[in-house]
Amino acid sequence: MNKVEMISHAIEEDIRQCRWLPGNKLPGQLNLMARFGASRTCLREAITGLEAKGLITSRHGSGCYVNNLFEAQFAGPMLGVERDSVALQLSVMEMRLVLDGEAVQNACERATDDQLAAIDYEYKLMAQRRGNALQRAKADLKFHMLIAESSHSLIVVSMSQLFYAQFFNAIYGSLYSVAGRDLTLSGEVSLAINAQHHAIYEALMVRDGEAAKAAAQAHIRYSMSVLEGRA
Amino acid sequence: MNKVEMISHAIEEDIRQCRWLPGNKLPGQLNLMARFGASRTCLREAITGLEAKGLITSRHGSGCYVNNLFEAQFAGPMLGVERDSVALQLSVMEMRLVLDGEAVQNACERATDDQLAAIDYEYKLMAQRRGNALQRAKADLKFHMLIAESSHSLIVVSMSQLFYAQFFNAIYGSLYSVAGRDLTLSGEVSLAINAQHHAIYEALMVRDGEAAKAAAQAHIRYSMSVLEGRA
DNA sequence: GGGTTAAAGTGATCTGACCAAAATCTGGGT
DNA sequence: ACCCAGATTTTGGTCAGATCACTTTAACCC
Repeated sequence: MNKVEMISHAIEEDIRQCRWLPGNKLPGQLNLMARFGASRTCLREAITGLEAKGLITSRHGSGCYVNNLFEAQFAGPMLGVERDSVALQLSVMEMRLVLDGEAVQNACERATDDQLAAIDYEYKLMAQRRGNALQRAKADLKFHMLIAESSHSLIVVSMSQLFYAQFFNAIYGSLYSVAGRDLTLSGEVSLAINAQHHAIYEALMVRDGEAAKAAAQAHIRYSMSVLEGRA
Repeated sequence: MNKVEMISHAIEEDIRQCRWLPGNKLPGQLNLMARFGASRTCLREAITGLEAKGLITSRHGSGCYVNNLFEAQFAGPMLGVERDSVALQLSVMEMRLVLDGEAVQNACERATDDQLAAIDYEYKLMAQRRGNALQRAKADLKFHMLIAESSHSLIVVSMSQLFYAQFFNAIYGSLYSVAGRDLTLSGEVSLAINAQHHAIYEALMVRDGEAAKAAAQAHIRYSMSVLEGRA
C-alpha cells in the first residue's frame, strides 16, 4: 500500500473513531508529517483526497477541520414544519429517542476512561448547579453531547451536533421556559429530570449499555409526556 | 489559476479537440514538462486529476493514453438483439445516418488542411483499389474513420471508433459478402457506392458541410435500400 | 476597550532530485 | 522467424526545501 493511502486511511480511521470531532482542527501538517514520517508532498496528497471525499475541509493559513457528515442536509430552511410548534418538538423527541439511545449504548461500550471521567465531572457539576434556565439547559446539553462524543461514532456525533444546535429551542425551550419568559421548573418536574439523569449516569459509570439506553429513553419519554400535557 | 489546473485544462482541451485521439498515447512526461515549463510533480498531479476524471489512463512504464468516452457502455454483451440480424443491421445504419452526417459536417468546418490531404490520399487509394472484399471493406472503414477524426469532436470520434469496431460485420458483412462466401459486389451496386463516395469526397474537399452531410446520408440510405431489398 | 499593525504560524504551490517498478526496445542465439 | 535476457525508456512514489499567500495572534497605540 502507498504511503499516501496509508496516511489517508489512518486519518480517516481516526476521524471515524471520533479521535477528532467534527468541527475540530486536525494537527498541523508539520505535526502530521512527523507522526507519519512522510514528506509534505505525500501528506498534501492524502489531505487533498480526504477533502475531495468530503471528510475534511482545509482552510488556507488556518488548518484542516473535520467536516460534519450531515451539515449539507441541515443547511437549507426546513420546509413544511412550523419552527417552534409542539408537533416539531414531539418529532424532535421522537428522533432523540433513537439518537440518544444509540449514543449512550455505544458510549458504554466504547468510551475511554478519560471520557467517562469527563462525564462524571460534568454530571456532578450539573447536579449541583442552581443557575437560571439557560445555564441549566446548556449544562444539560453539554452532558448529552459528552455522551454522544463518547460513542465514538462519527454518525452519532455529527447528527447530535446538528440536532442539538438546530433544535435547541425545540428541546429545551418549552421545558425550561414558557412563551419566552424565564421560568424555573416546577419542583416535581425538576426532581424527575434529576433522577433520570442520575439513572443514565449510574448505568454509564458501570458501562451497562442496556440499562443506560433504557434510562435515556425513559428520560426522553418523560419530556414528551410533559410536552403533551401542556399541548 | 494554478499551474496544475492550467496543465489540466490545456491537456483536456487538446483531448476534446481531438489533438490526440482515443487510444492514442500522449507525449511523455518529459515532453509535457518542457511544453508547460513545469516540474514533474505538477505534471503528475494534473495527470492524476485527468485520470480521476476518466479522461485518460496512465500505464506504468508505458505512457498515458486517451480514453474512449463510451468504452464502458460498449463493454457488456448486447441484450435483446440477435447478433447479425437484418434488424440489427438496419438499426446500425439508422445510427450511422446521424453519426456520419454529424462527422462529415463537422469535418468540413474544422478539419485541418493536413487532414483533408490525408482524406484526399486515402480516397484516391480506395477508388483505385481492386482487392478482395475484406480489403475493400477496410479501405472504406479507413475513409470513414479519417472523416470522423477530422470532425474534432471527441464524442463523434469515440462513438465512431466503438461503433465501427463493434458492428463491422453488421456494416460491411452483407454488402461485401453473402452468407460467409466471399463475393465481389455486383457492378451496379459497386458503381453506385463509388459514385456516393465521390460525392462525399468532392463536398469535403471544398468544405461544403451541407452537401457533404447530404451525400453521406444518401450513401447510407442507399446501403439500407440494398439491405432491405435482400431481406 | 477598540482598532491597527507587525510578527508568527500555517497551508498552498512549486521545484529538482532520487530510486523503484513496469514496459519497451535491442541484440544475440537458436 | 522466434525467443530470451539485458539495456533503456517511461511512469510511480517519495523526499527536502524554497517561496508565496492567508490567518491568527499579540503587541501597540489611541
